[in-house]
Amino acid sequence: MNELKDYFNAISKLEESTWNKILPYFKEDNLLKNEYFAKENKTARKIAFLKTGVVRAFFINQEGKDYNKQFFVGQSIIGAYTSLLTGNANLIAQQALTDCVIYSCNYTSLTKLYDEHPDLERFARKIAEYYFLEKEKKEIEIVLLDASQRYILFKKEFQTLEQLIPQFHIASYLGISATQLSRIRRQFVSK
Amino acid sequence: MNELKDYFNAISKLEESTWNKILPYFKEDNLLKNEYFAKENKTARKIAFLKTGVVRAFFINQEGKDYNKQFFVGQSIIGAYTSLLTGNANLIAQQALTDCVIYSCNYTSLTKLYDEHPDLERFARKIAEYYFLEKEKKEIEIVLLDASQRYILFKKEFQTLEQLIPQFHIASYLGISATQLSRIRRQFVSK
DNA sequence: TTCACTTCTTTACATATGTAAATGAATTCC
DNA sequence: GGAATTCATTTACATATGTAAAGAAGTGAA
Repeated sequence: MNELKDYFNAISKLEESTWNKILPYFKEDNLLKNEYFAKENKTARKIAFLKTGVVRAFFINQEGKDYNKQFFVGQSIIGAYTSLLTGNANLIAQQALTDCVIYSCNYTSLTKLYDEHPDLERFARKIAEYYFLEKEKKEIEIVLLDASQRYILFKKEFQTLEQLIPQFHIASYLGISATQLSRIRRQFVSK
Repeated sequence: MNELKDYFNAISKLEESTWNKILPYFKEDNLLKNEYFAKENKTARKIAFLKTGVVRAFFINQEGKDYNKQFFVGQSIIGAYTSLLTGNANLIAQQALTDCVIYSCNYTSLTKLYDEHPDLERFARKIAEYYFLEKEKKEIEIVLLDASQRYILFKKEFQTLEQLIPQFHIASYLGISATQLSRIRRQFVSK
């Protein structure tokens, strides 16, 4: 669990007494390719540290088409955050795109400790703020950049990912059709 | 300042000792129509409680076109949140669309109190979480709904606003041109 | 090796929406 | 009250991008 500890401490340092409380809650687990970590229409209960592998967050419109909202690669935190915060049914599923290793934990086990461990609540604040920043960044990108520019950005941000997952998932992430992504890629090749 | 106190306490109750510390930081102020609360390319320093009036958050692309990201109406909290959190220059300006009354406060004066007042840090966590939820809600709406549906939603969410501000601001908020909004409005009239 | 399946690219076509410009309506200002 | 300004609507046109379908290429399994 050292990766988890280092990753969390880098966000906001937790005291050893806090670690002693929370570490036992985390259980190592595997997600097989295509397996779901968070399902649609269920209330989410778990949060996890993604040690290795790729997970996508996506949702589905009325016609059954899915939209990739986010990719999680390598070390990061996964979990249906909105559902965890509100207790409402989850709209945004999270699915493994490769085999993954995770350390999974019940979310309310952590929130119950906020009163006694302000450092953990501080951690939660930083996470929320960070998530907000990420979202605003993406919001601006979508308006300010066209699909080709966003594709370039995607390649920079997720260097390894283009080889690991199908193009149509990337197209969905960029908010365009696979056809359109193919057109964009052709332009780059010919240049 | 009672409105401020009630508004804040409804988000996350603060102790009287905390209120005694923070209330003196807030100063009543006015924003005239078209005046800026947060400017582009400056580091934001202030947060404020918007008591009355309408404020828009927007950004500008390379061609000088502006995009309305958000409207704040009546009682709400304003401030260039991303800039406050990161200390980076602000990308998203905030401008009064009507005359406003605000209670304004230096942001770091508050963050400095987190150590001694965990209830204030809890408040900050709730705010960040709430902002995140709002953003995710809008993110889903943009993908799942077309412009007409988003227009209906806008009217529900901001009942009074349609009369108060020009249509082109609403179009910009919906992510469409004023021409397109006009076409959509025509459809509703003819039905 | 061969078959089946998945993925990517390409083509043809339809269409939603943007831009630019003109007109008309409403509002503001002196 | 008249002029100037701002705003909304409409028209004509261009174009980016989606959909659907077909074919090519690659991959994996038996």
